[in-house]
Amino acid sequence: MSRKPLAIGTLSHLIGYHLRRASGAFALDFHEAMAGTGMRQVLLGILAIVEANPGVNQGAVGTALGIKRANMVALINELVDAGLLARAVAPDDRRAFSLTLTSVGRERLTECTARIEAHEARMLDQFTNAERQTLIALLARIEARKP
Amino acid sequence: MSRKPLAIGTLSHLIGYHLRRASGAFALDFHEAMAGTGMRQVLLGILAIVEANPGVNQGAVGTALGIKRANMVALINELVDAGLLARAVAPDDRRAFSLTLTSVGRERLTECTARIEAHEARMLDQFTNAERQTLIALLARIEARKP
DNA sequence: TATTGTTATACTCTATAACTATA
DNA sequence: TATAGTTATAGAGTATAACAATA
Repeated sequence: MSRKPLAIGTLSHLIGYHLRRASGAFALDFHEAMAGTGMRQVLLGILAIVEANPGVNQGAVGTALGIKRANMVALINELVDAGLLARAVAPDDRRAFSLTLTSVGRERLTECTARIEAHEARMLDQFTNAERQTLIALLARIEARKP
Repeated sequence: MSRKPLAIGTLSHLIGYHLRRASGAFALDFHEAMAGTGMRQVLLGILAIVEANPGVNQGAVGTALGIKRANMVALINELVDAGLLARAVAPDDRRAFSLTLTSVGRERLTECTARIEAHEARMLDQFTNAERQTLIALLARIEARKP
C-alpha cells in the first residue's frame, strides 16, 4: 500500500535542504559501491589527497578535507594499520608526520577509484556532461566560502 | 603561517565529493545560524513537513525525510517534550500517530525560518536567482533517484 | 608562545534486530 | 501476515578541552 509523496513545504526552495538530500543519496550509493573493500568516503578522501601530495603533513590533509586534527588521528592509524599509508617523521619538522601511499595503498586506491567512477556514472546517468560541469562549478563556489 | 591549499587530485571531478563539501559548509553555517534556538537541521525538517501536512503520520514524515522509523521516535519525543509538536492517536488507525504543530511550534518554526532565509542568503550571496534555480533543479534530479 | 599530533570525551546521525499493538 | 511505533544497541562523524613534544 504505497502512499502519495508528502508536500515538503518551505523546504522546497532551500538549497541547504536539497544539498543535504542529494549528498545523502550519493553517500548511500557510495557506501554500497564500496561493499567488501572496507573503505569509506573519508578514508578514500585521505588517500586521494596523499596521492596528489606525496609527503604531505597529517594536519594539512585534515585542513584540506575539513577534518579536525583530533579526528585525523584515528583515521590515519586505521590507514597505517591497514598498510595503505606510510607515516614518517617530517624531515623539516619533527613534530609533524609526512604521509605517503604504500604500493598496497596505491593499488587499493586504483581499485576503489574504478568503483567510484561506476558509482558516479550510475548516479548521473541522466545528466549531460555540460550539466555535470555546471553542477561542479556551482558546488565549488559554495565550498569556496571562507570557514 | 598559512600554507597554500593542497591539490585534491582525483576528487576534483567527483560530484559526490563536491556535494559532500558543499553540504557540509551549509550544515556548519546552518548550525551557527540556529545558535541559541536549540533547533537542528533534522528537527526543522520535521516541523516543516508537519506544517505542510497537518495530521500527517510519524512514519510518513520519516519516509519523506529519509529517516528510519526507529530513529524517528527520539526526534518526535524531543519535539513533543519541547511543546512544539502535538502527537495524537490517528483517528483511522490506532497504531499510528497523527502529528500537528502546536502554536508554540508554529512560532518557533517562523522564527527559525527567518534565520534560515538569512543563512541561505548569506551562503548564496554570489549567486543569481537563475543560478539558484539551476542548482535546485539539478539537485532535485539526484534526489529523485529511486532508493 | 604557537603549532603538531595525541588522548579523552560527548553528542548527533544512522543502521539493524527484536518486540508490542493493532490492522 | 503485515504495518506503526518502540526499545536496545552499535558504528560512524564531528566537536571541545587539555596535554606532550617541538618550533
